[in-house]
This record gives sequence, C-alpha cells and structure tokens, in this order.
Amino acid sequence: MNTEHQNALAPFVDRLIARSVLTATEQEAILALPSQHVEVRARHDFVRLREEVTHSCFIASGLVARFGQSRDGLRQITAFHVPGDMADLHSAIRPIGLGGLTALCDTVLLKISHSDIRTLASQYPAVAEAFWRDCMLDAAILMEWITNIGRHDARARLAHILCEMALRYGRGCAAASYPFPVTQEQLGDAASLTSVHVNRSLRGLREEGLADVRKGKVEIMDWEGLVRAGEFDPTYLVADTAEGRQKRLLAAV
Amino acid sequence: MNTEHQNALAPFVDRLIARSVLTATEQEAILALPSQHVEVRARHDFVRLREEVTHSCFIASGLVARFGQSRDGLRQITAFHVPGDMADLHSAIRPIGLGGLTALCDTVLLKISHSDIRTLASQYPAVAEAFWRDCMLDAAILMEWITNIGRHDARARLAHILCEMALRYGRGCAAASYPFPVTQEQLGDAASLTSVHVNRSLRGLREEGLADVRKGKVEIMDWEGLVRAGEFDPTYLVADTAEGRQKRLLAAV
DNA sequence: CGAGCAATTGAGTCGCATCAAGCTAGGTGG
DNA sequence: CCACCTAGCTTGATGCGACTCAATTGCTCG
Repeated sequence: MNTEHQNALAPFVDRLIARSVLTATEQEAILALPSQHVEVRARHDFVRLREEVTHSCFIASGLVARFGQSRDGLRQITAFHVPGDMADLHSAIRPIGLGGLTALCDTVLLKISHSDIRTLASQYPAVAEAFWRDCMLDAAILMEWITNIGRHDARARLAHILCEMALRYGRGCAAASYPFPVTQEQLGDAASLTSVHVNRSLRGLREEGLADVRKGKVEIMDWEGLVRAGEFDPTYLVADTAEGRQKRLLAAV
Repeated sequence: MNTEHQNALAPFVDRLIARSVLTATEQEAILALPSQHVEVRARHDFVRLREEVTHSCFIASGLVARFGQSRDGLRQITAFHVPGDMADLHSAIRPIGLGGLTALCDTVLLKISHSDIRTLASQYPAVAEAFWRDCMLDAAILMEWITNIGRHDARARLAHILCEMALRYGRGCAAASYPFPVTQEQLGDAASLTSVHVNRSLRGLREEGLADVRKGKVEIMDWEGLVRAGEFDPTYLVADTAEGRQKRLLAAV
C-alpha cells in the first residue's frame, strides 16, 4: 500500500466531473485515496466470477474486460474498461454480482479498498452521488449492450462496439483511431460470435471502407458510415454533459 | 398528487431492507413519500426511449418491461419489473439513458418525483445507500441478461428467464407458480427470438416436464430441471441476504 | 356471431457455427 | 542467422438453429 499514485487517479476525477459537480476539496479527497499499485499480465483474471472482493480496481493503463460465463465455460464479455475507468466501483456498495474481470493485455491497476471508498462517500455526500451516477452510466452501457447483442447482426454488433469504444477513448468526441488490443476471439466473446465470423465481418467493414481493425489498433475510416452500420446512438454516453444535468442531488442545500 | 398511498410503498421498503439496513425512522420517511396514482393500459409506453423524466415509477400492480430498440423498430426487452419494484429509480440520479418502459398488462403506478427522492436521499444517507444498492442489483440482473442472450440457445434463454422471474416473484425462494401476463411475442422480445420460435421452445419445455407457460401464468413442474436447462445460478439475486453484507456504508459511524 | 389478437403448425431459407486446414509474424534457442 | 514454435489470423466446406413467410386454429370480447 502506498499513496504515491495520487496523480494517477486524475483521469478518474476527470471522468466524474464530466457528469457531476465536485468542489476542489472533494476532488482532492478522491485524489488522496490510498491505492495499491498492481501489475496484471495479459489474459489473467484478477477478479474471478462471483468472487467477493474488498477493493475496487482503477485502470491506470491497459485494457480490461468484464465477463460472465455459461456452464460450459463459454465466456461473454459484458463491458470493456479503458484507462481512467474504475472497473468495479459498484463492488464498494455491493461486493458481488457483476461478473469477473480479466486483463486483455498487460495492465496496471490501482486497487482502492472499499472501506476507504465508503469512508470518503460518507464524508462527502457529493462524492457518493458522483460514484452512484458513474455506476449508472455503466448500467446504461450494459443496457445498450443487450440491445446490440440481441437485435443486431454480426456486422452491426461489431460496428456498434467500435463506435462505443471510439467515444469512450475520445472522451466525448469520437476518436478516429485508438488502441484496442483484443484478439478476434475476444471480440467474438464480446459480440457473441465465433472468431471465424468476427474475422469475416471485420473484413466486410474494412472492404466497405468503414473501419480497419488490425494489430490491436482501430482506424475509423468513415465515422458516419460506421454509426449507421452499428445503429449507434451516442445519447446514452454523452447526455450527462448537457447543462442542468450536473446537479448536486444528495448534497442539495 | 396525493399522499394516501403510503402503505402501498411497503413492498418497496421490504425490498430495500432485504439488502440494506434502515432504521424505523428512515423506513417511515420512505413510506411518507408523496406519490401520484397512475393507471396505465396494457401495451402503453409510459416512459419513451431516451425521454428525460422527472419522476420514478413504483409498480403497485401489473407488469412492466424496460426496453431498447433498434433502428428498424425491433424491440429488445432488457428487464421485467414486478409489483414492488421501483422500475426507474436510477432516473433520479441520471434522468436519461436506461431505455423506455412499457406496461405489459393493465398496470398501476405510483409516480414519485425526483426532487422528493433527492431530498430524502440527502436527508438520510442510509436511504441513499439503499437506493444505490438497489440500482446495482438491477445492474447485476442486466449483466446476467447479457450472458443469457449471448451464450444460450433458445431453450436455455427461456428457462433462464422463467427461473429469474420465479425467484423475483417468490422473494427469495422460487415460486412454483406465478402470474406472467406476457405474449409469446413479448417473450421473444426479451429472449431475442421470434414468437414462432418461442412457441416451439416453450412446447419443448412443457414436453420435457420442466415448465408450463400458458394464459399469462407460469407453472414450474421441475425446478431443478429448469435451473439446469437455463444454466441458472441464483447467486446474483440472493447474495445480499448473506450476513455481513447488509452494511451501512455511507452512514458509517 | 363475427372481429381480432394470440397461439400453433408447416415449409423453405439464411446467418452463423462448426470443423478443418493453411498462413503469418513475432519470439526463442541452438 | 536460421529453424522452429506458437498464437492469432485467414479461408473453405458443411450443417444446424433460428428466421421468414404463410396458413390455420383457437380465444376473448364486443
């Protein structure tokens, strides 16, 4: 345990203040959270399915997937987490139930104990509110994920995932290019497709001039086209930045 | 707006105290929330997709579905809400983003204004905590839903949904029989199947002696068998009742 | 008693899974 | 510096689960 990584949490605070109002004091209190630096190798599950945990994991660098699993071991990725995300903030309030976490590439985590998070949240109601709201953004992404898996064909599913990640990497506006170190097998686990079909569908997107996914990088060639192909509506990701939504509900006067 | 329906909120409090500790004062404060009695006809969307709302809806009686939609109007049901649920509690903290709500049969709602919920949450941190935890249970159900849709065949998907609803109607232990007034078309919207295939798959479950779904009622003939068929693991629904998990995080001493 | 929606059944088709090879590139050791 | 190894990518052939289209049979209710 050390406290040298205070600055490393800055992206997390940025993420929170995009959707919630936090005073300088509250922001500093978050930055001052003690954290434990942990390095995780690619393909290692650092939170197992249905395991009860005592820490939440901030992603400092790398890429993480949340997953569920069917009886026969088939994995279903339910969310990707990029640097700056607190992958399982929710576990602080409910220490079980949202699946396992696995590192898709070599990843650096900052683990923060639930008790520290709880103490902070009880001390600053506005921080609790920001945490709660952040959890609900994650839930909104989950809901969109269901619609994507359930109602789109292979091409649209992949396009949708690429759109979502572009917005999340781009912090508001879509990134034209971003690192995405996943295998086609793992993309298949996310989109409920086999790696074979992912391969053919990605080739399709490339030949259509929409996007190129290669060697752990995504290049978006035609954003509008990709949005159309994925039937992607960014409302659910960006709505909170609209004025008036950044309220201090719990810390109301 | 009236306040005569205080007792009607009792199931909501019951639901909360199954997972969080609330004092008598806090419970009474929730029961005292002013609510607006609203009756909704079957098949009516009372919260439209991506609409910003000012109230949360408690289900007093009936059945409600949360849904997303693809471009061509194909619906995807992402959750069912039974009487006792606050269908969109999340909207109090984030007034947009978790899909629309539609009544599957004639339904009675109690609408509670966000500002009242916010005031209550700011006044009683333990209530805010209970609300937050309840939202995370919903999120856990969403995650399980993704794995179900993405990794199971038609038979298992339907069995899984029947298991989930049995536990939620049974409040902890599985109900052997419960009302479920949905058409096969709507079951298809939930399981990402066509009504034709739902029909054939339900017939399969019936012929296997697992469950009988007919005329808005579910009769479970073989619970263990149905659990196996749906690869259903109830952990995600019941874990909070384990001792030690009912903490008062925000209201810590 | 007819209107209308839901359930049921059948036949034909298609998207994606499955199975099975190669292929490629980066890494490793002799 | 080359031979090998392995993980991931690519491609082809074949089969099945679920969709589609279409018709018929209940139900329920005015």
